[in-house]
Amino acid sequence: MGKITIKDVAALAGVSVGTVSMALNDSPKVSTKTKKNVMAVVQKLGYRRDPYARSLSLSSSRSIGFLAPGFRNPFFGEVAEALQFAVEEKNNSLMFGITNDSTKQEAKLVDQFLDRGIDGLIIIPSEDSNPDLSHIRNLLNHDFPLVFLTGYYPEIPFHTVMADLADGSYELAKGMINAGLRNIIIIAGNPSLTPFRERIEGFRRALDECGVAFDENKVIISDGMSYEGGYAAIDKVYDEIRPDGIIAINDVMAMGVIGRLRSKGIRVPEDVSVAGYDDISISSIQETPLTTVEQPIALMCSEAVDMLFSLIEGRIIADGVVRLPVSVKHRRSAKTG
Amino acid sequence: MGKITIKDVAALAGVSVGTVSMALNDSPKVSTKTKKNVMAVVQKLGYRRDPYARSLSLSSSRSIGFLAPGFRNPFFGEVAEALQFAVEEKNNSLMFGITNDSTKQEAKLVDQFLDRGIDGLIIIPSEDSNPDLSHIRNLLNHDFPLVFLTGYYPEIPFHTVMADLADGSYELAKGMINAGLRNIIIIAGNPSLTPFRERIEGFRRALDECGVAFDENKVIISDGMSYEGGYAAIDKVYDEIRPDGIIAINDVMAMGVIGRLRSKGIRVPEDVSVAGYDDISISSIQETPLTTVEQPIALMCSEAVDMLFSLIEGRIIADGVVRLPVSVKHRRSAKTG
DNA sequence: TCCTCCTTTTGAACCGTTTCAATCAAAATT
DNA sequence: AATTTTGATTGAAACGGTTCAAAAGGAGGA
Repeated sequence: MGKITIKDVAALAGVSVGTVSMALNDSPKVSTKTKKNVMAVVQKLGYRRDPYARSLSLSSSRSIGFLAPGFRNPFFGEVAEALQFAVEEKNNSLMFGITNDSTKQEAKLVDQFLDRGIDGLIIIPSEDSNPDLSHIRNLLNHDFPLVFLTGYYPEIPFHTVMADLADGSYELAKGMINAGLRNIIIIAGNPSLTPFRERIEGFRRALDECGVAFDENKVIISDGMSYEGGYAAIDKVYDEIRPDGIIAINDVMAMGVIGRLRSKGIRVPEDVSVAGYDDISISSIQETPLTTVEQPIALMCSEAVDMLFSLIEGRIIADGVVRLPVSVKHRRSAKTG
Repeated sequence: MGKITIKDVAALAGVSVGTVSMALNDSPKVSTKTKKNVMAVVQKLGYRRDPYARSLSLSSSRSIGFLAPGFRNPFFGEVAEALQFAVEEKNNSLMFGITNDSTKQEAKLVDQFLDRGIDGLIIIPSEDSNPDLSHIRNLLNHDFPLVFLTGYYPEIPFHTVMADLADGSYELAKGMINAGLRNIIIIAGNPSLTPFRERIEGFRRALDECGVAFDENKVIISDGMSYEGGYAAIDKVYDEIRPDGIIAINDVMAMGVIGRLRSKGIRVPEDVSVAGYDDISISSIQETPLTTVEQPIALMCSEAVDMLFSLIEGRIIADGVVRLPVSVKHRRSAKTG
């Protein structure tokens, strides 16, 4: 037997197709009696509305896209999980794609998602040192509902939800200074990318405020935001600078830093304080629990989803960046006064 | 101006709607000249096919669903990433949902996905101690394309791709025995769930083969497969059993085991060898790098996707479980001979 | 020039919903 | 009893593609 359609239901229930449709949508125009009747037939036939026909009529798929750099950094996995919950709350589904920190790949996935009929899109910006953002501009030109999460592309500071990153490194640095450290460095990526820029800003503000000299070579630019990146950064600068405090741009990188220091026989935190960023779940369970900055993931995600749905539903929203408060987790890897 | 449809393209190109459709699909029935012409108009108008109308006609959304317990265990994040790549290869998109190890939540998400018109579904089974599998049976009854990944529900050993889990713990245990350990335990979850059962089997086989007595209380049943679960398991049994080797069911749990042992002043691996399972990326970069079993994630995922597409395309496939080889990573946390 | 065959194009049916103006029936009002 | 109002239902158009039998066009052969 062929597929069961709304026609079959209508026929068996002895009403018109239109009525069945309205009954299924619980429209007040249909009498309770008819609704019951229709529902009974639906049950009996095991009928299920065809999502494609429905989408065509409603021009909505009730699904949204999500683009992240990848899950090698568990932080993004935690974000994905929180985001899925937030989306599910709204009875929508989440498609995801991995950009690998390449805007080219990002553009490809955007195109693919558009071919799937997503209603909106949430993007964690790629840390691409040579970004091509034409696809983003294109979306924006068409008023496609788009929200950035955890950061934004420098030229495009619209509809973004992120943590107050500057605040996190400010507190971290201040804590280290209070603990008597004076030669603190920060390991970041390409400072033209906002998440890095903001963290560096906070770091600088703390030094300035405390009268500790800030200069350019306290900012170490690493190209990989990974364990290996942290490892390599130490090899590159430790012997020369001999820092007593190190702030890494994320937890995985901080672990790389600690790993390399230990293997050189340098003690953490006795000789050098190390702090990370993100508070991924394994950070607290390291042998030397990591001092780090917690981003309010669940809150960020629900905020981003709310923002996205405002855009989808055409409600007017002020452009701009919503910043949510971070909270510093003082643990063993760093001395903070 | 309204939405650009295929009609607009047809009008401007001076051909029929049918021809435009065929041109877009690169059908051999359309002349090269016409194709070029149509494409030019498409370009000019910035036309894009409506995915909903297309899906309705083709009865396919070119997207598939993926259900995982969650991303707290980074292993699942790595699987999600690999799966996304495998699916993208086929020019499809991936929807994902988090089951939280609850078959009830799993059922809810399956229902939601069905309402989105997915073409097929890949599920990592939930470790639900009291599973309700009616939704799975329902899918199977309707011949809905469904593939299980990393394990399967005991009553439903169909279309599954997983690693040869027994083999991993077999080798792990054998290695420990060869290193002279004799009092080895394994920490698992509910043994009615296949992934646990298989790992226990391999463990047992190794003991049997080497003439080391196996008995029930060498299998510790923990209820959380988390860091905390590993921690608690040590509190529960260490003092009584005094094992010299411990195999945990996954890496995160193994880290919990190590964390608790260390805090009790017990040295790893000098006093106790500890091994994990999965080889998540942070395992190799722990202060004591973890001996563990690598699952061939990329291979499993591409295999699962191939299997799923066979089902979707109606190719006939033998039922059953495909097992892929694991490889043991001998690192510092365990003595293996 | 006429006929045949092959390639291209057309046009309408179809996919399965939603929506809404028009109709119908029953209840309320005069 | 006739008229108006209210409430429930109908039927057809719309959504925007794909597909395929039939028609048209063009090339080649007799």
